[in-house]
Amino acid sequence: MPELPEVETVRQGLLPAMEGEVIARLELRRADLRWPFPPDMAARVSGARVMQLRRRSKYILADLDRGESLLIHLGMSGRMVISGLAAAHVPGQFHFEHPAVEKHDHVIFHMANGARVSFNDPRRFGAMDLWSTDQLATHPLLASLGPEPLGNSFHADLLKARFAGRKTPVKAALLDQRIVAGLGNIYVCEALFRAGIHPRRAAGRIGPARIEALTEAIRATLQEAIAAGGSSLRDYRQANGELGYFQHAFRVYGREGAACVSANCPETVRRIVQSGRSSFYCAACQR
DNA sequence: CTCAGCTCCTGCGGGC
DNA sequence: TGCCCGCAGGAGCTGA
Repeated sequence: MPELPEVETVRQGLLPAMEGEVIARLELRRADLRWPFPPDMAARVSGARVMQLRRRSKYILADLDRGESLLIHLGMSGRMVISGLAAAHVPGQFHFEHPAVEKHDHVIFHMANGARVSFNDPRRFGAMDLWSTDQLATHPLLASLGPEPLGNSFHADLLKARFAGRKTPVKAALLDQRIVAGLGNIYVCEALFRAGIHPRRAAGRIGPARIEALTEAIRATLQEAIAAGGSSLRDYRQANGELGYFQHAFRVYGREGAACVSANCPETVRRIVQSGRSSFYCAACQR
């Protein structure tokens, strides 16, 4: 599912179609996703130029030239499909012809440059909102987010402080977007495996050296996934509409019963359920 | 404050 | 072939 690396990949895929470009018309094919769209969203966006396309955690932020920013969250099953961008722009990457509007195409960006960007989201856990660019940090969905795991403010001391005294399993703590932003179920499992930490271990009972290792594991896991073009599950596609996006190999996620990838480890990957979600781990490598 | 559990939604795969 | 059920999960919400 779209976690930080997938959202970053989508953002990068959208750049040629959207950044610096004018949204000639925003077409809303329903009135809400997870929440109702803000009043007059189509009118407030139509005709605006996207000055910058940024990412914060799992949110894509489009700063418009009218003082407002569009927030986009892909939820679980949201994807962006680009068509109609001049082939010369990015050779061979995009459908040139506009395909028929598909089921679950809820929002369509008709770009002045001829491109069409469709937001397709079967499960409708996604969201869109408009907010003053100057006040973006106060947006309810952004205000309490923790640091970007790939940014300078994310380091072992911060994680130590936020884990201190907490009895909650480290798995749940890392999924808590207030502690660190952008991780989801897949990359938490992967980072814990890399760091050799059991998903059930209490967050407050991880030693300093192991927190250091966890910090590095989180960074490495995310960086590799971004480099690989993000990774995802079956109903997800790259921003350019191409399939074949989910080639990324996970070490534990989704590998229940398969051999642990560590050299000479005799264990098989196990699956447990923590707060309703699957955790995959190796009982020998993770303590 | 912390934490576990529930909820939204649809598509898919397994079992019969 | 069709139906039912469980599962996938981001993140807000509720209640203990």
